[in-house]
Amino acid sequence: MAGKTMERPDGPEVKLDELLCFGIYAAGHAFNRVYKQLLDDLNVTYPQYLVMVLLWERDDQTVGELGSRLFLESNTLTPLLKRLEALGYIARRRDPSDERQVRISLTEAGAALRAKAATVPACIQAASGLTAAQARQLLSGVTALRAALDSYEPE
Amino acid sequence: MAGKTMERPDGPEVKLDELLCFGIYAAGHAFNRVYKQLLDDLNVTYPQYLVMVLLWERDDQTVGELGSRLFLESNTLTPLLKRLEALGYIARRRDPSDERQVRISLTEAGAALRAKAATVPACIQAASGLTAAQARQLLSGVTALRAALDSYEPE
DNA sequence: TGCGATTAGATCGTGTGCGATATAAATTGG
DNA sequence: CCAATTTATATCGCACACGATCTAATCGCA
Repeated sequence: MAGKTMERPDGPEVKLDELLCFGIYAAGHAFNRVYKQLLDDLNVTYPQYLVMVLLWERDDQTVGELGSRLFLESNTLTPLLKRLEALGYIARRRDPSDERQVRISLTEAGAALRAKAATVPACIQAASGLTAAQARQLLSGVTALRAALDSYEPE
Repeated sequence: MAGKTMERPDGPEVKLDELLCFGIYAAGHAFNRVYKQLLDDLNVTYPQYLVMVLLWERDDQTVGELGSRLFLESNTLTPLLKRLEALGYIARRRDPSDERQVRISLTEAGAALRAKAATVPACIQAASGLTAAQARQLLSGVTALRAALDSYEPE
């Protein structure tokens, strides 16, 4: 018998610091704050940087393609992309073969930004305090977690 | 020689799916989406839920105490707390012994909410697809990461 | 062929996060 | 004891996220 004896005013005793969700949430903010310092030079925010990373990987993608990689919808991406366009880093134009789609492509300034951003990954790695192997392992854990959460449907 | 031969248009070849920051970022959003379904019944958002968790841990804390636990400042917390107050879950009043501080306490409805939220942790655990041990291990990794990022200052 | 259904983006409203700044209360050093 | 500084919170502006809804273009199929 025994085990956890009555200490249950109402629900299970949830402790903030034992919640994985909070660890992820707080780590996300911490990353954002470090990135902000590094990205201020480039005049882009962290989500904008992620879009640029995708375009540096492969130029000329639709809003939907970018969204499926980032797990974001057009309601988030459209304004963000308009800001990148206003900054002169990308161009947005309707695909002539399917006018529903908007294709995003790098401008010259957007392509050139890649060089200026070249030092960012090393700074982030240093700030993370992790070896490449540790980072890979943690990434594999959070990626599996994300996949499980994404596929969760209550019944 | 060789090794990585020239494949360097400009910077290091950053791939979105190899970025730990992005894994964390996306996992955070995924958590948020799962929580949203569970918390809609309670009429609170995920950050509001975190505040409630802290108050269920210990009632009557100042804005600053809550902020230091959540790594948030008053510019984020003040409006959030006002919404919780408008919902009737908390009360905000100035500390008579130091009028600069605002003490946050649970109302009866706020204390009662704990029972309604009792099923949330188990749902989240199920959605995460992780055993308790796996979750603990991942949490320890992201917590160390957050600590490293928090202490990073590019001189 | 034509019309209803689907698809791709855009728009709107709400709620965070956070930098910058404001305000008011407490503390401190001369 | 009081002016200068520090501390606690609030306010403002901007940029995400995301649910809900809208519009326009394409598709499916009778």
